Amino acid sequence: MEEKIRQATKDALLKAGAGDVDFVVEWPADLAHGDFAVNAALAAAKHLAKNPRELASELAPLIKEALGKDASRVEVAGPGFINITLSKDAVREGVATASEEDMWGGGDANTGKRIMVEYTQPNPFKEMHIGHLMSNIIGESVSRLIEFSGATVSRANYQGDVGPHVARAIWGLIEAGSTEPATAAELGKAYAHGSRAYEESEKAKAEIDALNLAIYKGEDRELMELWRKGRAISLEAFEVIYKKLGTKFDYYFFESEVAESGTELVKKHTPQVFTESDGAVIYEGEKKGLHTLVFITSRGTPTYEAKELGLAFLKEERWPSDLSLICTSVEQIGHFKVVKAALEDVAPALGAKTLHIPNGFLRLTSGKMSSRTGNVITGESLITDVIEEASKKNDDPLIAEQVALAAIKYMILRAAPGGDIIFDPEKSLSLDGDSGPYLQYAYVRAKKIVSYESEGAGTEVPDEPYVIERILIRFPEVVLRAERERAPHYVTQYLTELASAWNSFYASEQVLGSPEEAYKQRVAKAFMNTMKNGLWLLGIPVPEKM
RNA sequence: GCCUCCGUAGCUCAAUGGAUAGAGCAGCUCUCUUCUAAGGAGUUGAUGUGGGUUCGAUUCCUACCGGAGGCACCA
Repeated sequence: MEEKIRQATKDALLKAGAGDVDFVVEWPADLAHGDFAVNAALAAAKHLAKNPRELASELAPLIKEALGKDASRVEVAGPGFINITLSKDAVREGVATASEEDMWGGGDANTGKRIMVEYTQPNPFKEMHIGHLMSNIIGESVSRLIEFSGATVSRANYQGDVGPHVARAIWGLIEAGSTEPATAAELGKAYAHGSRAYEESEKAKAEIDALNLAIYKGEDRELMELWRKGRAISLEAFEVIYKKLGTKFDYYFFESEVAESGTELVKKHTPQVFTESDGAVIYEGEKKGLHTLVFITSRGTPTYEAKELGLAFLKEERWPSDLSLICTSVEQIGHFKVVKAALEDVAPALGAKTLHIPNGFLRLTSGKMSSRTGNVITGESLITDVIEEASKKNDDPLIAEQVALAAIKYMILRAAPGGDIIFDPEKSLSLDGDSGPYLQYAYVRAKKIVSYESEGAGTEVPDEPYVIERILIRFPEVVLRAERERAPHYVTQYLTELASAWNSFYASEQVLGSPEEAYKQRVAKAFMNTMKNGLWLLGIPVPEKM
């Protein structure tokens, strides 16, 4: 519909002699202003040296004629907006589609494309903290948005099983005499211990650095045995959380797999792309206004940057794609720019299609989180705590978990990606008002109504569409924008508005037994279907009842 | 010091250069004999400061104030 209006406006502008002008088709803040608003007259008035309202008055009839039976009113308002109100039939047609088509809201903007999305990236030997939940929740939603637009998506996870943090944890284990680590918490403790020692003791620092090197080499059998055990425990613990969060990865990549290829890649392109400096191999990003960063350390170990290069090639080898997205925290923006620049020098096509989607931090009101000092909220403990809260109102443990996940995911997906989320563990998170459970609750209420199939339902049709109907039909355009901008919060905001409209409708209109029962049932069904698809896009589970 | 991002109501967040800056929480008023009150109706309350561009600025430019992040051997 938006496209139709855009075209009609374009044609009208041509007829009015305004030529090609940039304008927007938008939704007025207030439905009383109509379903769509066009600012074409405001935009074009200057070129034509005309009063915007006057020009709008010329355009309005032309647009109305072009839209035919789709529009019931096309009016000039305010400083020169052209407000368009859809006809009853146009609205009802949209609602009918919403109630009948399972994939309602999906599109074909990316049909035929293969897109890999990498997210979560926890580090084995460290516990998964709530920061990883950010990447997971946003990455999963972005993946679903892309999938819903017709693409084939491959979900990838990249886990850091080698490197200094691993050496610290292993050192901590050895120090504690723990040759048979059993839990992820034990590893977390060992990591914290090793980290403190690394900073406080020269001796420990030297030992850890040596361990790091030894793990890269992988020749010490006893050491590697401990490494394998610790790694397996971590990965197993991660799987439990992925499952709870609703993510199923297609590919797992490990730093240990790309360390060597990354190193080789850098060496192969030195000195063409990289340069040697103080025994290390660096990329001189400063020449391009970026940071100059080390790719291979003077000890010969690859850094994050070098491994990232190896990873890009490995991904392409395992699953060739048209686009490769990487969701990580904002603090890596600078580093990622350097990696991308280096990748573009080494393999232009690969570099061009690799994009970074930064996500903000989850900040605690109770001071900064640090896995080195042990001041962390693990992903698992957060989920457990919220489930406990949700259990107060839900006897069924499955539903309590669904509600808890909705609350957590909503908290993260309601805000524009890239910004920090402030989280107060004391106040916990909201289960009412703007919240995940609010959306689920609205859905469940509609489901109840739809489940009744009364004989001889009233077949009267109301004079005007309900507000909820006019909001319902916007869903596909919201999804389109969210996918285009890779910003799930547009969906979250929309679903909240939709649920609010539904709840108002629910409070003011009786459905069952009313003269318009059949009509209202269809509205309820359309709402359910829209909410179901919308929640899926956010990765929020849809409960059967609450 | 250099670079990037941010600053909206008491709090947490929205707002493709547009109309009266929207929500929720907290506060205050109402509202369950009706399909689930995790709900609904109402109410109080905000664009860090100064300039500029524009018919129109929370949005763009600029200076300042305040905060966060990055800036070679961590990821």
